[in-house]
Amino acid sequence: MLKLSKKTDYAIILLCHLGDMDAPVSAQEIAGNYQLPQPMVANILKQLGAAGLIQSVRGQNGGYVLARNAESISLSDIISVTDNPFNLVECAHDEELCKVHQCCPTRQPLVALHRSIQRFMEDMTLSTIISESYFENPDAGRTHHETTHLS
Amino acid sequence: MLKLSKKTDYAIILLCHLGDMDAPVSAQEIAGNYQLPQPMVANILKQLGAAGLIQSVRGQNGGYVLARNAESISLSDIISVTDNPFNLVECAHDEELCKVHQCCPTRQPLVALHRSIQRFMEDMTLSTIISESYFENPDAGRTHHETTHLS
DNA sequence: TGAAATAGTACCAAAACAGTACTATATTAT
DNA sequence: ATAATATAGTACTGTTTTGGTACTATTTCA
Repeated sequence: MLKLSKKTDYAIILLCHLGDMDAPVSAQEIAGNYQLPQPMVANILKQLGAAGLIQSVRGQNGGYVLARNAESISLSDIISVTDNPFNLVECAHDEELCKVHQCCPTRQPLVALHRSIQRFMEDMTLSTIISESYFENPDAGRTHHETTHLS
Repeated sequence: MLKLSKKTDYAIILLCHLGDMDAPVSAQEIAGNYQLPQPMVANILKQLGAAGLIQSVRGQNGGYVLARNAESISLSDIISVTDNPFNLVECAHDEELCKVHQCCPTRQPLVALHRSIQRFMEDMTLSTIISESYFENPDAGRTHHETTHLS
């Protein structure tokens, strides 16, 4: 359906939060802060940790911190952890027919689109996301939400 | 998972085929030609017809033809029929927290990515796809398939 | 009038997604 | 020491989406 998973959506939020903090932040703290399901947050943080994007500090007062600076973490890095390897189409139509017909109309344009998206995601760093992140004032918040909804 | 559905993949193939033909082409004919499941092809053609991208000719010797010229059909048109309204994320994290925290870090970058993809899809017309469609020679076909796989 | 085509739905199985649960281990405060 | 608070790892589950099928009705032509 050409959409990002919630895991990715959450991951971006989590990483932005960590990018703003110095001391380790726990899963519980973030989940409470953003009212996200705690087990989900914990799982995503585990995955981001395993992928090397963040570093874990175990034990009481533990939590997570960014493993590298925010400039060196790209949207592509994040998505590749939380959204499986990015693959616009997996050359779905049967290979046999391609050979038979010697024509694969989808390949060219979709490769181009794929590369375009890939490039965007590689160029978009966490630090950019953080610096561009949108601060809305509480009163305008609701209406703004309704008008600028992604679609 | 940020990928296109097979329906979209198929739809592009079908429309490319119709774009190359003058006389109406039946679902069965296309399905046989590309070795795609016939009922699927029929369903997609029905949808494309209902959306006004192609025109149906009923009865024996019937089939489908493009309803407009290939220049005026964009990838965006196709995807909006076969892949639901394109929505990168549906502002998934709970709205309440946005108001609480007055910070929605995902919105800005994802809106940008969304627009970038949207624009690409609007600029990419069926005629472009057809003219750029890749013709491979039968011998080189197999290896080519393995090396240039989207990923 | 029968064959071949679309029109319109409704259905179903398998996969992916979103979220939960549980056990083990590490660290720190008391 | 030990209880509390973390992460680590993994397995599980309900719901939605996807990919594909099936069936009935209607249209058109030979």
